[in-house]
Amino acid sequence: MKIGSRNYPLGRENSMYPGSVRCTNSSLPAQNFVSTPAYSEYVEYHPMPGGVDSHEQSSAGWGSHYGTSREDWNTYGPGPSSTISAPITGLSHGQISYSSPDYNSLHPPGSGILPSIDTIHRVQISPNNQRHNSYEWMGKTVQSTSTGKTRTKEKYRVVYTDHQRLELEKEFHYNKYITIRRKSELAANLRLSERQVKIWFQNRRAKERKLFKKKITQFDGLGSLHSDSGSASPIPLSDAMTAAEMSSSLFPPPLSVNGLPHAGNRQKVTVSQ
DNA sequence: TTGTGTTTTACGACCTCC
DNA sequence: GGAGGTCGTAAAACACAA
Repeated sequence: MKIGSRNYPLGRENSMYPGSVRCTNSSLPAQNFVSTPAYSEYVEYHPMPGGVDSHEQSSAGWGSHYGTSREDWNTYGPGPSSTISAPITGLSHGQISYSSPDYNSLHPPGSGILPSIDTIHRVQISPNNQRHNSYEWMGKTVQSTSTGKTRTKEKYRVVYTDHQRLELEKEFHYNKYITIRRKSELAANLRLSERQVKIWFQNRRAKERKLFKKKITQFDGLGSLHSDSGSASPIPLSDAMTAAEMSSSLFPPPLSVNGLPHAGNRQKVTVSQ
Protein backbone atom coordinates (compact mmCIF):
# COMPACT_ATOMS: atom_id res chain seq x y z
CA MET A 1 0.00 0.00 0.00
CA LYS A 2 1.29 3.30 -0.91
CA ILE A 3 -0.20 5.50 1.63
CA GLY A 4 1.13 8.67 0.23
CA SER A 5 -0.35 7.97 -3.12
CA ARG A 6 -3.71 7.52 -1.50
CA ASN A 7 -3.59 10.90 0.04
CA TYR A 8 -4.14 9.49 3.45
CA PRO A 9 -2.31 11.84 5.67
CA LEU A 10 -3.66 15.06 4.46
CA GLY A 11 -6.74 14.01 2.64
CA ARG A 12 -8.34 11.88 5.26
CA GLU A 13 -7.28 13.27 8.51
CA ASN A 14 -10.63 12.71 9.99
CA SER A 15 -10.57 9.13 9.09
CA MET A 16 -7.11 8.72 10.39
CA TYR A 17 -7.81 10.20 13.74
CA PRO A 18 -11.50 10.16 14.16
CA GLY A 19 -12.29 12.56 16.78
CA SER A 20 -9.40 13.77 18.62
CA VAL A 21 -11.87 12.97 21.33
CA ARG A 22 -10.59 9.54 21.82
CA CYS A 23 -10.00 7.77 25.04
CA THR A 24 -8.10 10.53 26.54
CA ASN A 25 -7.36 10.52 30.11
CA SER A 26 -8.97 13.77 30.57
CA SER A 27 -12.19 12.00 29.89
CA LEU A 28 -11.15 8.77 31.47
CA PRO A 29 -11.62 8.81 35.15
CA ALA A 30 -8.94 6.29 35.37
CA GLN A 31 -8.20 2.81 34.29
CA ASN A 32 -7.97 -0.10 36.51
CA PHE A 33 -8.44 -3.48 35.10
CA VAL A 34 -8.12 -4.98 38.47
CA SER A 35 -11.58 -3.81 39.09
CA THR A 36 -12.89 -5.12 35.85
CA PRO A 37 -14.35 -8.49 36.63
CA ALA A 38 -14.94 -9.21 33.02
CA TYR A 39 -11.25 -9.37 32.48
CA SER A 40 -10.21 -10.94 35.68
CA GLU A 41 -10.70 -14.46 34.48
CA TYR A 42 -9.44 -13.69 31.12
CA VAL A 43 -7.14 -16.59 31.02
CA GLU A 44 -8.01 -19.15 28.47
CA TYR A 45 -8.96 -19.08 24.90
CA HIS A 46 -10.15 -21.90 22.75
CA PRO A 47 -11.20 -21.65 19.20
CA MET A 48 -14.84 -20.87 18.94
CA PRO A 49 -16.30 -23.60 16.83
CA GLY A 50 -19.59 -21.93 16.43
CA GLY A 51 -18.12 -18.55 16.07
CA VAL A 52 -19.62 -16.05 13.81
CA ASP A 53 -18.09 -13.55 11.57
CA SER A 54 -14.38 -13.45 11.73
CA HIS A 55 -14.07 -15.58 14.75
CA GLU A 56 -15.01 -18.73 13.09
CA GLN A 57 -11.96 -18.68 11.01
CA SER A 58 -8.45 -19.48 11.72
CA SER A 59 -8.44 -19.66 15.44
CA ALA A 60 -7.50 -23.26 15.40
CA GLY A 61 -4.54 -22.54 13.28
CA TRP A 62 -3.13 -20.36 15.93
CA GLY A 63 -5.19 -21.75 18.63
CA SER A 64 -3.41 -22.74 21.69
CA HIS A 65 -0.06 -22.49 20.08
CA TYR A 66 -0.17 -18.83 20.22
CA GLY A 67 -1.14 -17.62 23.55
CA THR A 68 0.31 -14.36 24.51
CA SER A 69 2.93 -14.57 27.07
CA ARG A 70 1.85 -13.87 30.57
CA GLU A 71 4.13 -10.93 30.69
CA ASP A 72 2.17 -9.31 27.95
CA TRP A 73 -1.05 -9.57 29.80
CA ASN A 74 0.39 -8.45 33.04
CA THR A 75 0.76 -5.09 31.49
CA TYR A 76 -2.97 -4.82 31.77
CA GLY A 77 -2.89 -5.25 35.45
CA PRO A 78 -2.73 -8.11 37.85
CA GLY A 79 -5.76 -9.35 36.03
CA PRO A 80 -5.54 -12.96 35.09
CA SER A 81 -4.88 -14.97 38.12
CA SER A 82 -3.25 -17.00 35.49
CA THR A 83 -4.02 -20.52 34.95
CA ILE A 84 -1.04 -21.04 32.83
CA SER A 85 -1.28 -23.96 30.55
CA ALA A 86 1.60 -25.93 29.23
CA PRO A 87 3.95 -23.88 27.16
CA ILE A 88 4.33 -25.24 23.72
CA THR A 89 7.99 -25.08 23.37
CA GLY A 90 8.87 -25.73 26.90
CA LEU A 91 9.89 -22.19 27.31
CA SER A 92 9.05 -20.53 30.49
CA HIS A 93 6.46 -18.27 28.99
CA GLY A 94 3.04 -19.11 30.16
CA GLN A 95 0.32 -19.47 27.72
CA ILE A 96 -2.75 -17.40 27.93
CA SER A 97 -5.82 -18.27 26.07
CA TYR A 98 -9.34 -17.12 26.24
CA SER A 99 -12.32 -19.20 26.89
CA SER A 100 -13.48 -17.54 29.98
CA PRO A 101 -17.20 -17.69 30.27
CA ASP A 102 -17.09 -14.23 31.65
CA TYR A 103 -15.34 -12.97 28.66
CA ASN A 104 -17.38 -14.91 26.21
CA SER A 105 -20.59 -13.75 27.68
CA LEU A 106 -19.38 -10.25 27.73
CA HIS A 107 -17.97 -10.33 24.26
CA PRO A 108 -19.47 -13.04 22.17
CA PRO A 109 -17.07 -13.56 19.39
CA GLY A 110 -18.00 -11.55 16.44
CA SER A 111 -20.85 -9.93 18.18
CA GLY A 112 -19.22 -6.64 17.80
CA ILE A 113 -20.45 -5.76 21.20
CA LEU A 114 -17.89 -4.06 23.28
CA PRO A 115 -18.47 -2.24 26.43
CA SER A 116 -19.42 1.27 25.71
CA ILE A 117 -16.82 3.86 26.15
CA ASP A 118 -18.82 5.29 28.97
CA THR A 119 -18.83 1.96 30.69
CA ILE A 120 -15.19 1.62 30.11
CA HIS A 121 -14.59 5.01 31.49
CA ARG A 122 -16.34 4.05 34.61
CA VAL A 123 -14.29 0.98 35.26
CA GLN A 124 -10.86 1.88 34.11
CA ILE A 125 -8.23 3.21 36.37
CA SER A 126 -4.91 3.49 34.73
CA PRO A 127 -1.95 2.34 36.69
CA ASN A 128 0.10 4.75 34.75
CA ASN A 129 -1.98 7.72 34.04
CA GLN A 130 0.62 9.95 32.61
CA ARG A 131 0.97 7.60 29.73
CA HIS A 132 -2.40 8.36 28.36
CA ASN A 133 -2.48 12.08 28.43
CA SER A 134 -1.16 12.59 25.01
CA TYR A 135 -4.10 12.87 22.72
CA GLU A 136 -4.70 16.56 22.63
CA TRP A 137 -2.27 16.94 19.83
CA MET A 138 -4.35 14.82 17.58
CA GLY A 139 -6.13 16.58 14.91
CA LYS A 140 -3.42 19.07 14.38
CA THR A 141 -0.87 17.88 11.96
CA VAL A 142 2.13 19.40 10.40
CA GLN A 143 4.46 18.46 7.65
CA SER A 144 7.50 16.83 9.00
CA THR A 145 10.68 18.51 8.11
CA SER A 146 12.63 16.24 5.85
CA THR A 147 10.36 13.74 4.25
CA GLY A 148 7.23 15.70 3.76
CA LYS A 149 5.37 13.09 5.72
CA THR A 150 2.45 14.24 7.68
CA ARG A 151 3.36 14.09 11.25
CA THR A 152 1.64 15.47 14.20
CA LYS A 153 2.79 18.43 16.06
CA GLU A 154 5.03 17.67 18.98
CA LYS A 155 4.15 14.01 19.12
CA TYR A 156 5.32 11.36 16.79
CA ARG A 157 2.81 8.79 17.85
CA VAL A 158 0.04 8.31 20.29
CA VAL A 159 0.07 5.81 23.07
CA TYR A 160 -3.04 3.73 23.10
CA THR A 161 -4.86 3.35 26.33
CA ASP A 162 -4.76 0.11 28.21
CA HIS A 163 -8.32 -0.50 27.27
CA GLN A 164 -7.69 0.06 23.60
CA ARG A 165 -4.80 -2.31 23.68
CA LEU A 166 -6.67 -4.87 25.65
CA GLU A 167 -9.56 -4.90 23.24
CA LEU A 168 -7.22 -5.11 20.31
CA GLU A 169 -5.33 -7.93 21.94
CA LYS A 170 -8.54 -9.76 22.62
CA GLU A 171 -9.56 -9.46 19.03
CA PHE A 172 -6.13 -10.55 17.97
CA HIS A 173 -6.42 -13.69 20.00
CA TYR A 174 -9.58 -14.59 18.24
CA ASN A 175 -8.19 -13.78 14.89
CA LYS A 176 -4.84 -12.74 13.68
CA TYR A 177 -6.52 -11.12 10.72
CA ILE A 178 -9.34 -8.76 11.37
CA THR A 179 -12.29 -8.60 9.09
CA ILE A 180 -13.48 -5.42 7.57
CA ARG A 181 -16.58 -5.56 9.66
CA ARG A 182 -14.82 -6.17 12.92
CA LYS A 183 -12.33 -3.52 12.06
CA SER A 184 -15.10 -1.01 11.70
CA GLU A 185 -16.71 -2.11 14.93
CA LEU A 186 -13.50 -2.02 16.85
CA ALA A 187 -12.50 1.30 15.46
CA ALA A 188 -15.82 2.78 16.43
CA ASN A 189 -15.80 1.27 19.87
CA LEU A 190 -12.25 2.18 20.65
CA ARG A 191 -12.35 5.60 19.10
CA LEU A 192 -9.65 4.65 16.70
CA SER A 193 -9.59 4.96 12.99
CA GLU A 194 -9.93 1.84 10.92
CA ARG A 195 -6.51 2.59 9.63
CA GLN A 196 -5.12 2.56 13.14
CA VAL A 197 -6.78 -0.76 13.82
CA LYS A 198 -5.45 -2.18 10.61
CA ILE A 199 -1.94 -1.01 11.33
CA TRP A 200 -2.16 -2.23 14.88
CA PHE A 201 -2.96 -5.69 13.60
CA GLN A 202 -0.12 -5.51 11.13
CA ASN A 203 2.26 -4.51 13.84
CA ARG A 204 0.89 -7.11 16.16
CA ARG A 205 1.43 -9.87 13.63
CA ALA A 206 4.91 -8.60 13.08
CA LYS A 207 5.50 -8.78 16.77
CA GLU A 208 4.14 -12.29 16.86
CA ARG A 209 6.44 -13.35 14.09
CA LYS A 210 9.35 -11.75 15.81
CA LEU A 211 8.63 -13.53 19.06
CA PHE A 212 8.06 -16.71 17.16
CA LYS A 213 11.38 -16.50 15.43
CA LYS A 214 12.98 -15.85 18.74
CA LYS A 215 11.39 -18.92 20.20
CA ILE A 216 12.43 -21.03 17.28
CA THR A 217 15.93 -19.75 17.58
CA GLN A 218 15.99 -20.60 21.23
CA PHE A 219 14.46 -23.96 20.54
CA ASP A 220 16.99 -24.74 17.87
CA GLY A 221 19.73 -23.66 20.13
CA LEU A 222 18.55 -25.93 22.87
CA GLY A 223 18.05 -28.76 20.45
CA SER A 224 21.48 -28.56 19.03
CA LEU A 225 22.87 -28.15 22.47
CA HIS A 226 21.32 -31.34 23.62
CA SER A 227 21.92 -33.24 20.46
CA ASP A 228 25.56 -32.53 20.94
CA SER A 229 25.47 -34.10 24.30
CA GLY A 230 23.35 -36.92 23.05
CA SER A 231 20.65 -36.33 25.58
CA ALA A 232 17.00 -36.02 24.83
CA SER A 233 15.41 -32.74 24.01
CA PRO A 234 14.63 -30.72 27.08
CA ILE A 235 11.15 -30.28 25.76
CA PRO A 236 8.76 -33.17 25.90
CA LEU A 237 7.89 -34.27 22.45
CA SER A 238 4.21 -33.93 23.13
CA ASP A 239 4.64 -30.31 24.01
CA ALA A 240 7.09 -29.37 21.38
CA MET A 241 6.30 -28.44 17.84
CA THR A 242 8.60 -28.85 14.98
CA ALA A 243 9.66 -25.70 13.29
CA ALA A 244 7.56 -26.72 10.32
CA GLU A 245 4.50 -27.25 12.46
CA MET A 246 4.95 -23.97 14.17
CA SER A 247 5.55 -22.30 10.89
CA SER A 248 2.41 -23.65 9.31
CA SER A 249 0.32 -22.71 12.24
CA LEU A 250 1.73 -19.26 12.56
CA PHE A 251 -0.43 -17.70 9.92
CA PRO A 252 -3.19 -19.91 8.70
CA PRO A 253 -4.52 -19.14 5.29
CA PRO A 254 -6.67 -16.07 5.55
CA LEU A 255 -10.17 -16.21 4.28
CA SER A 256 -11.16 -15.10 0.88
CA VAL A 257 -14.81 -14.72 1.60
CA ASN A 258 -16.42 -11.46 0.75
CA GLY A 259 -16.14 -8.97 3.47
CA LEU A 260 -13.31 -10.80 5.08
CA PRO A 261 -9.66 -10.12 4.75
CA HIS A 262 -8.65 -10.74 1.23
CA ALA A 263 -5.97 -9.99 -1.21
CA GLY A 264 -2.62 -9.11 0.06
CA ASN A 265 0.54 -10.98 -0.12
CA ARG A 266 -0.52 -14.06 1.71
CA GLN A 267 1.80 -16.47 0.06
CA LYS A 268 4.65 -14.45 1.32
CA VAL A 269 3.78 -15.24 4.87
CA THR A 270 6.51 -17.44 6.10
CA VAL A 271 8.33 -17.65 9.31
CA SER A 272 11.66 -17.49 7.69
CA GLN A 273 11.22 -14.02 6.46
C1' DT B 1 19.42 11.33 36.88
C1' DT B 2 21.03 9.46 32.88
C1' DG B 3 22.34 6.29 29.44
C1' DT B 4 20.80 2.44 26.98
C1' DG B 5 17.95 -1.18 25.31
C1' DT B 6 13.18 -2.57 24.18
C1' DT B 7 8.46 -1.83 22.84
C1' DT B 8 4.96 0.61 20.53
C1' DT B 9 2.76 3.53 16.77
C1' DA B 10 3.14 4.90 12.17
C1' DC B 11 4.80 5.04 7.70
C1' DG B 12 6.99 3.92 2.94
C1' DA B 13 8.18 0.49 -0.36
C1' DC B 14 6.80 -3.30 -2.58
C1' DC B 15 3.87 -7.36 -3.29
C1' DT B 16 -0.53 -10.04 -4.46
C1' DC B 17 -5.35 -10.46 -5.27
C1' DC B 18 -9.74 -9.02 -7.10
C1' DG C 1 -6.16 0.72 -9.37
C1' DG C 2 -7.61 -0.08 -4.73
C1' DA C 3 -7.17 -2.74 -0.68
C1' DG C 4 -4.63 -5.19 2.41
C1' DG C 5 -0.50 -8.13 3.13
C1' DT C 6 4.79 -8.16 4.78
C1' DC C 7 9.18 -6.05 5.72
C1' DG C 8 12.10 -2.55 7.32
C1' DT C 9 12.57 1.44 9.81
C1' DA C 10 11.86 6.04 12.41
C1' DA C 11 10.97 7.92 16.55
C1' DA C 12 8.23 8.39 20.83
C1' DA C 13 7.34 5.98 25.00
C1' DC C 14 8.81 3.03 28.31
C1' DA C 15 11.85 0.04 31.44
C1' DC C 16 15.74 -0.53 33.94
C1' DA C 17 20.49 -0.79 35.36
C1' DA C 18 24.38 2.02 36.73
